[in-house]
Amino acid sequence: MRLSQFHLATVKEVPADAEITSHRLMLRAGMIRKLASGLYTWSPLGLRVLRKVEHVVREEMNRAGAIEMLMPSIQPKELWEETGRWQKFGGQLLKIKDRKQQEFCYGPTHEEVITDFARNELKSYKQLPVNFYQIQTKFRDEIRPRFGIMRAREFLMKDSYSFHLTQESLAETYAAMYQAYTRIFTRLGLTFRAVQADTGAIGGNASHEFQVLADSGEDAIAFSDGSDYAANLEKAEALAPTIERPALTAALQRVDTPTQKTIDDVAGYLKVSPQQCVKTLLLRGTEGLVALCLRGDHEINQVKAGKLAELPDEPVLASEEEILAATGTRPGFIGPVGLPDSIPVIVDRDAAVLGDFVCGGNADGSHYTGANWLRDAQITRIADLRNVVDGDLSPDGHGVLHIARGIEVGHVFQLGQKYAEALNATVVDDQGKPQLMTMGCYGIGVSRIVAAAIEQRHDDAGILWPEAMAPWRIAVCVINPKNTPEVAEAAEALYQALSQRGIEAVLDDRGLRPGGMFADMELIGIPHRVVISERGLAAGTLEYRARNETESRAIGQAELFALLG
RNA sequence: CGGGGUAUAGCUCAGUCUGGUAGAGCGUUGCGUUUGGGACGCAAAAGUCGGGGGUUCGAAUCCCUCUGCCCCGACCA
Repeated sequence: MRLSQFHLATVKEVPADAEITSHRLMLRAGMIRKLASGLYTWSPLGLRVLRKVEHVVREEMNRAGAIEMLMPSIQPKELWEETGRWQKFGGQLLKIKDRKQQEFCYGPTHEEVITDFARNELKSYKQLPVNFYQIQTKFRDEIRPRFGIMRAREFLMKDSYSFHLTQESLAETYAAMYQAYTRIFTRLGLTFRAVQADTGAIGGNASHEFQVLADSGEDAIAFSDGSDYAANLEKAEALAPTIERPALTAALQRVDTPTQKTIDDVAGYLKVSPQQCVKTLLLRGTEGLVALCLRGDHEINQVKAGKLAELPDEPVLASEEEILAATGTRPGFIGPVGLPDSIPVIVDRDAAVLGDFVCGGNADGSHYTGANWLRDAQITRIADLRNVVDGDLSPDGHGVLHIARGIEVGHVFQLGQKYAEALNATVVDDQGKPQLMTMGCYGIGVSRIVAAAIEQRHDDAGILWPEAMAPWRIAVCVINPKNTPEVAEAAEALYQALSQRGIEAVLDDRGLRPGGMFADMELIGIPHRVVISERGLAAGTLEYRARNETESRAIGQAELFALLG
């Protein structure tokens, strides 16, 4: 590509509210322009990068035996009513009407459409297993789009859906997809982890998220330093402590804490550590209120709480009025001691081994010290309720957990029969009897990968693309071509030679001053650069510099070609 | 959905408190001088100050209202 024939649109200034690096750099490099909240136009430069990601994804999906197809982005309401998700998907579902007032949605995902396709197309177990995929624009009406392309409303996704007669067959394809994803993210030059994920309300047997590690990531993941265990924070199990509950030594004593409502305030006021306190949360259960007790320095894990039989899938805190009615006190002073018998007390594993602890007094402005389980407060059940923290033992028994931030770029999921059942997608088995198909689904956030890569690979000057994602692999910069025809000719010749070898090169023939040219090429992250100038021609060598190096070096043309493989 | 901001030239922003004929930098156009890390000079084009309503002799500025966008929070296969 000759830059004089391209539309490069770098800018120096970027809105003050573009907060994260990838958003700022994508705007500065002119890769994207915002059209409306969560909607972005991909410029020619941005699209080149997006296509590179697509290319790798497509190659590896094909290699893994998946078959590409394309489904409509607009989907009819009726299909979504069959699975119950027209209502259940909630506000993220963008609903639209056509001129006949027929209702549709802009697809946020394609389980309904693919399962409808499958039930019509697949008739025999001999057609299974099969794995269909597409690379398609999706729309989710996010409550709060942010971070540019990272959490946009419209985005590009690769989604695939596999169909099986047996769970074993599903497990095989799942493993193949796991491998394919590993290859994809490795080829894209990303530092990532596959982490165990919660299977959520859908159920299913297994799920992994592929997380690109970056401090700006929205997800927290826990990983072991002594094994390959990794899980997202929602899923990671907090093991039962190995210590026994200490023998009680203190008497239960009520103390005044007139204004101290938070654990930090209470602990500071009473001069004890938060670890010696028990925090009690009252939630709306399926039958009346439920108390959850955690150690003061720990945080509740909502997913784990949602799995308790006493609580709904998505638990919510009780209101102040409900708490007042049930306990006679307000949030901040609730404790397990002296709660009404009707309220089950579910205690986290770590809170359950505390002795002589501090807890709320169930009366405004008071707490207990010297509280002990069994003597002073009953335990209905002990459960894992908390988020793991840095330093916890790994659940697989090897090593210690650490917490990192990640950007979710891929997700593999053993769906099971939920959609096949709702849409009655069956094939006949070898006995001639209809069987529900079992499904897997596998997603990759293609557009999000572009932003994730920048989060991971940038410096003060701009983006450092991995080779596989770079819009061009090498930039040929020409200095003062107008003054010296030989320089222009040499640059043109090198550009032609690179192109003939199939090396994607960009010739910067815009006639800019050197500073502007270098700054642009660094900003847009071209991995290799060669400068052609009078000075270099005289020396008979090429002036080469890699994007991640700070010094140029003189090399011959043969060496350059070898370098670019 | 709750809370807080914000909307002025192509872009990034001043100006609003204290009402009086619209500003800067960058970018763009033309001419000239320049040419190894975002050059300089001269000249020029460019805004219904988000929309509507009101107050006033006079509104970017004050009041009402609508809309867009952003931030924090809750939410997120």
